[in-house]
Amino acid sequence: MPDVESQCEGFRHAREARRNVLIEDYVELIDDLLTEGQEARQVDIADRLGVSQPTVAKMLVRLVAEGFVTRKPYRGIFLTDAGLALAETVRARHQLVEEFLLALGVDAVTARLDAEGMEHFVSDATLEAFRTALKTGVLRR
Amino acid sequence: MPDVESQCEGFRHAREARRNVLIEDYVELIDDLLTEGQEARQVDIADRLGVSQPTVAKMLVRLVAEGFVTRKPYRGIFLTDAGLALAETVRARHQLVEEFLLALGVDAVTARLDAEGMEHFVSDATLEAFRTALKTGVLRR
DNA sequence: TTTACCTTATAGCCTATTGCATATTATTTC
DNA sequence: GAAATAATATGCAATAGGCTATAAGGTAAA
Ligand SMILES: [Mn+2]
Ligand SMILES: [Mn+2]
Ligand SMILES: [Mn+2]
Ligand SMILES: [Mn+2]
Repeated sequence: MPDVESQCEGFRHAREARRNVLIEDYVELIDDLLTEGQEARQVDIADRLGVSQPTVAKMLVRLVAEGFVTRKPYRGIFLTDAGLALAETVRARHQLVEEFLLALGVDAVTARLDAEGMEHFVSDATLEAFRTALKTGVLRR
Repeated sequence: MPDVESQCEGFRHAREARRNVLIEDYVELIDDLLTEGQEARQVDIADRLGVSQPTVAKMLVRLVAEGFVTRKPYRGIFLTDAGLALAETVRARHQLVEEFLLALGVDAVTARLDAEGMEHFVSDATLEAFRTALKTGVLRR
């Protein structure tokens, strides 16, 4: 077993990351919806996430409070500069994680499912290792 | 963007996995403590997880309710057969994820931190892909 | 055996995430 | 412009996961 401090640090780190999971998923999704259809409404977000509309409404209050989105009443949700920046970072990370799994030989459905969860816990350093492995082609089979 | 059903399934899957994160970490940790020192007390668990003792007490109620642990008053926590089985599965998965990151060239500290979060979202299929990549040595640098 | 220490239990409070049911408000359509 | 439809807001409730402070119960040393 690792020493108490190291292990404790690991658990704290993971708990911290868990607090950002929803924010990251929402912001990425909103950006996708805006890019694809010019609008992101609560009902669409709810459908995509598989939660109820009131659940989305509540989370949007938090996203506004944290400065990631703005809202035009009955006109949908929009990203602030901070929101857009976060969306781009998060999407790039998500895509890289999924691509990496695919390159490893994981089937497409599993890669999609696993990436949706894993992405939030992959650090920049690990992401860089994924990128390198993809680039050098060592994973091709 | 993926179709609504697929994306929704991914988010649901990840939410489901999130509900097991704590259970998995607790059971793995309790097993480690029992193996190493013959006892797992609330205070030790709390120290290792970086949470308070009352927080552990509350979670233990849940772990007992879900059939993973039993308790001897003032004598610590013990694993049921189900708890032991879960612990073994979870530990093997955790170790494999961490080993895989290390083999990819990720530094030890980062590998430890990332693995603590990622492990809970890695499916058996992906785990098998990790195992294969490790075995065939394609990741060695 | 009595005190000191260790461990666990409890009470009370908080934030985060989710749900259901229903009301309200805006937009569209006829 | 009124009715139908779509979208959002709100109230109420539940579960999960944290915390601090304090009480209480066991163990073990003196
Ligand atoms: Mn994502
Ligand atoms: Mn995700
Ligand atoms: Mn673990
Ligand atoms: Mn973990």
